Amino acid sequence: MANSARRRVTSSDVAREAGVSRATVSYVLNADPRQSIPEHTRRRVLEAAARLNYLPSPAARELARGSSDLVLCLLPDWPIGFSVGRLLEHLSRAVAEHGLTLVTHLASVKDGLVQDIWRKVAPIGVVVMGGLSDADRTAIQAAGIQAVHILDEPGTAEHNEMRLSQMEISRVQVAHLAGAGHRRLGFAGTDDERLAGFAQLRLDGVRGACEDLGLPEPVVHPVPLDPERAAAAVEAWRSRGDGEPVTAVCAYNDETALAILAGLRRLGLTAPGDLAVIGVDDIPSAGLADPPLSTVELDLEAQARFLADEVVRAAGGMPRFPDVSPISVRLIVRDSA
Amino acid sequence: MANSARRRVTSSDVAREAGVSRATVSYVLNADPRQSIPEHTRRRVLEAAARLNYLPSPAARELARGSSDLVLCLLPDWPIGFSVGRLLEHLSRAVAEHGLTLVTHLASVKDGLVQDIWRKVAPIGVVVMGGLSDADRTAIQAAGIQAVHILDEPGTAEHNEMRLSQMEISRVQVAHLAGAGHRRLGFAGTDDERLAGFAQLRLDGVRGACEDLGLPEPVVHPVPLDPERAAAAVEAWRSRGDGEPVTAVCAYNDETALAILAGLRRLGLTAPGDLAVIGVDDIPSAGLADPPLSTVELDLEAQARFLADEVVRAAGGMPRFPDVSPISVRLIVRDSA
DNA sequence: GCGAGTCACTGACGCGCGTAAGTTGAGCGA
DNA sequence: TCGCTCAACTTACGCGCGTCAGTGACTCGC
Repeated sequence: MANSARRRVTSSDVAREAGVSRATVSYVLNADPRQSIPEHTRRRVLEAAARLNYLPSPAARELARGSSDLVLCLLPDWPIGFSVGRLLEHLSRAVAEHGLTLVTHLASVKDGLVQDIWRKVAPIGVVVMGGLSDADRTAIQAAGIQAVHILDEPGTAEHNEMRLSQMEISRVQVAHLAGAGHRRLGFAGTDDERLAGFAQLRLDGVRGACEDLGLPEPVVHPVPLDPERAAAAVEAWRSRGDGEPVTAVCAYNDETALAILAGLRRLGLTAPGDLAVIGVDDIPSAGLADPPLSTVELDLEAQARFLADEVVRAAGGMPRFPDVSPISVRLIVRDSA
Repeated sequence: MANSARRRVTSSDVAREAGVSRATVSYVLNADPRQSIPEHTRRRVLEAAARLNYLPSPAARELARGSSDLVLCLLPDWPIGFSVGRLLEHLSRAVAEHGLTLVTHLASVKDGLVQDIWRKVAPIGVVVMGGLSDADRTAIQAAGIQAVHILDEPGTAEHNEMRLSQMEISRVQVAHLAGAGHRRLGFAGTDDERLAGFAQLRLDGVRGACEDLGLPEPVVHPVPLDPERAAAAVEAWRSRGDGEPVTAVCAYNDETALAILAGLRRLGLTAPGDLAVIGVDDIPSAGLADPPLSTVELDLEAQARFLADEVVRAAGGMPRFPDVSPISVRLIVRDSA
């Protein structure tokens, strides 16, 4: 319908249409409280804007104001699963409640594309989901952009906002298994390098929880998402020569737990009788497995809200909360443990 | 380390530091081919920029040039699954190959937040994953932004880039089941409204494929992601009074297929003997199910590349390809069908 | 009737950048 | 020696907006 190559509608056009100055237009559209504008002209401006289908240029606005309304979420190139998606959804909503907009970028670390994102968007804050190189990290800092790091490898990040939640997840897993009488626990990690740091965080939690409860060190095996190779891990756990065999394992996520279940099946065994299994995330497939998977679920909405508050806070130059985050973990007991 | 409230480094700073004019700086940094700049000054500018840690302001650049380097991907609020994540990953890479940057926004339709995104980012093109209201659609068009629609309900979108791929998926499902001797097929839809249009697209494909192969109309039942209720659907398929009972079903995605498997289990039945089941997506859980799920996988990388080409093409004012997309579907035969 | 004080509005500047349109000086042939 | 070309710059404008410092027209109290 409209000529796509036509000049864009600017606030001057609106001003002319409404018979006022450009400044007035700006005051009206931004509802500047320091100006008193009679309803009469206010309406005229608004109507003119609507009539011309005026959309302010974000670039010009940003240039003039000196800051954008964007919050950038940097995602590493791990497989995006159910939880990440849901966290993003909540984060988007939470950020919107602050009058800001969340945009997400998949940062393929190995491609070295992360850096370029700074030349394209100028967010007031960044939420980093992990997987950032040190160079990128310092680049962000150097650009004066406030960043909130989550799920990073322990030790590398200055702030690691969700570490405590991650610990709590493991604690709940272990507590449930211990409550069922298990003493010798296993931990199922991943063979996916991209997820290694993440799994490590969970392992640390399990280690700590075992220690707190006076249980022996958890026995760690990576579990590939393949029935055959998962079966090998299962056998390794069950047939430990030294000391008591492992009777229950904490998987670092539901898919890994599902793989263990598949491994058990391949050996003609079942959970929880032969080996109890508990996952993390409560992905849809968890409740559909055989046996239905017991798991632990994080309150992602609360986490998202917390993260949003943190970025806004940091962007506003306000002090961060200390290294605590709202811990809300739900244990979902089904049949596998 | 650095004072966070300090003035930002501009190209004037670089110019001063390098002892040249601002224009020269711009020419050097943008490698303008129409200017001849001796290596000597080129180096001076580059070094000055590096020394001052200069980052050009995206806003100013965009304002001056009239367009940004961003491509926006609009995601509806459906549960983000494995495939969407992977498609995004490939899309990000494919867009980057055009020198552009992909950012993603979760558009919660019901919150009415979609519109606001235009005030924040000004992409040169948009990839819409579906779930957009008509108002939003026209708003995009009115803003003169080129959009590429995928996975939208048939009939609503002008261009629906992936429709043919979606059809092809269903065709492969049906062909496999028919090849195994099944004649009366079922189709498992969803009870999630957000996914309804999506599932409808698949159903249309299955209908068409059945027709082409001379099979009777598929019998449609929604399958909730809950073993109990999925079992009800299974019983409905198996005990059809009229005509022959359904012996195989196409699920609109893997999770739904997994639910059917769980429903069968609850009834003491198994696939494929009592009811063959085939899914779509090949999510990690599919291979870990009991029995391992047969499924159909789309070549997401090729799709992503196609979509990226389309947006760039559209943004450049070039004609679109006709309503075809590269069809590359892989059948993964495991045990469930 | 007149200065002080609103009210409603406008003019003009600057944000940081790309780039068209000069300007300068060196090199070169006639 | 003079004019001409061309490399190597610089100057200046404009992108669309926010916003400060006015400015003229009106009250209002005395």
